[in-house]
Amino acid sequence: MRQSTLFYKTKRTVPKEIEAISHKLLYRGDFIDQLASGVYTLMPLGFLVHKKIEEIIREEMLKIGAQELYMPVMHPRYLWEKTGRWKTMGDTLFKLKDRHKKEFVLGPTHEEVITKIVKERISSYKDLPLALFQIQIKFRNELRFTGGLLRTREFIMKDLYSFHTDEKDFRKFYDKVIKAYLKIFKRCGLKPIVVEASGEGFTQSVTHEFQVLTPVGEDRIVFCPKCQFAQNKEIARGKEGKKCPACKKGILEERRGIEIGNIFPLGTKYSKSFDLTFTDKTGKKKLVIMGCYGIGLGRLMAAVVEINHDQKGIIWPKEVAPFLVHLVPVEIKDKKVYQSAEKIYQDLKREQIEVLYDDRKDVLPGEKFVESDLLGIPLRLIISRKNLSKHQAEIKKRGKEKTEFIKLGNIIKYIRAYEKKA
RNA sequence: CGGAGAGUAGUGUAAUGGCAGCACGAGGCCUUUGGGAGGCUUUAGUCCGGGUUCAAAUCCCGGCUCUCCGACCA
Repeated sequence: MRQSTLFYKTKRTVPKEIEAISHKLLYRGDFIDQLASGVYTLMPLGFLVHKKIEEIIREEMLKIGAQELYMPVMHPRYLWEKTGRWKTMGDTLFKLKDRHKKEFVLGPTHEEVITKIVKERISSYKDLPLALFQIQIKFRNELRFTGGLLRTREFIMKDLYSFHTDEKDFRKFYDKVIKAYLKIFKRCGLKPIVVEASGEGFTQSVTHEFQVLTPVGEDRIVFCPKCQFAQNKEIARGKEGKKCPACKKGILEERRGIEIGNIFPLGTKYSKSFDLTFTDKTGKKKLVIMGCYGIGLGRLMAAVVEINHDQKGIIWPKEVAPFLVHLVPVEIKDKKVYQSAEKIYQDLKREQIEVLYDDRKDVLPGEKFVESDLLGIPLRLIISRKNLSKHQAEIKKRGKEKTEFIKLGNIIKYIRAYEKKA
């Protein structure tokens, strides 16, 4: 992509009410645009990152055998009456009426819809287990929205639902999801801790949250630095300062975290409401055991920035970066510089390397570098007269001080090697 | 939803009942090309509605919006 044609506009200043670092940097880099409180546009740069995250999640979901589908945003009222959540979720639901006065909910989650779908298609233990997911928009009319993408009222979420014959099979899958989640987050440059939390109306049993520890986090967690034991403060009342119950060594500390994902054992709550049953080997009818598993993509994106940045801007982990390479020629008005920059750009494109090419002619090097730091593309490839006279280019990894010089002929090789490195 | 605060140009601010001003930004032209450069120039604002007044950014009433804390949540 040529930077001269990329639709973006970085900003030098930030309105004083923006506080969260991720919000500041995503705003300044023009990754997002605010439309209303808790409602954001993903600008072209932001959408590139969002799509990277989406693809990572999709890959890992498919790997554990889940199948992707796409459910509607509009849900008829009767489905939500069936589970009682039309009332219990109350004002969290965005409700609307069609011209015939039929009522609908803008889906905040899809247990109702998925259970309805699955009920009409399974009947035997032979149909189970089953795992279905979607990556789709959710609407939640929460009480408050803050921190840019950290909490919005309209957000894209990956929601996975699983269906099992018994508790043991469910647990097996549940553990598989935990591993898949950790892999997803790792690929996004995050190392969340797995925190025990209460089910909150969804379920009686303990659930698990994936929390990224950071001071800006909204959730309070009691955490053992020795063994990583962690509980959400809702269930760990008054345990901070005491000995860790798991390893008996560490002293529990209170930390703040951003919840980037959670997993719920649903038990038979929804299968009961919809009479979702199967016949087992002995011909007996039984309720299906369910689980649900969510990741908020925008929040995940914000969390990535909260963890991966410095004074100058974002440092995107390579798998979620909008581009892998930022090709920055300085003195681009010099014919030689221009020609080799153009050639390198074409070479990289031919190799399908994602490259942002700063082909702007009237921008000073300093401004190019400052903007490049802000946008946070992992590899910066600098072309200049000085370097060209030695038949080399300069490479700088975002977030590292060191610069390396490589021969022009070795650029592709270098990038390929970098791509592969874990 | 409870509490707190704020709305003047894209951003930050000034004008306390009497000419809406400044800085940065943004746009244009020229110069400049290794860390947001310089010169010239252009642009843009009192959140909305009502009221008081000779006169309202300023006072009063109503609305809308945004931010923060609590609560809720991916």
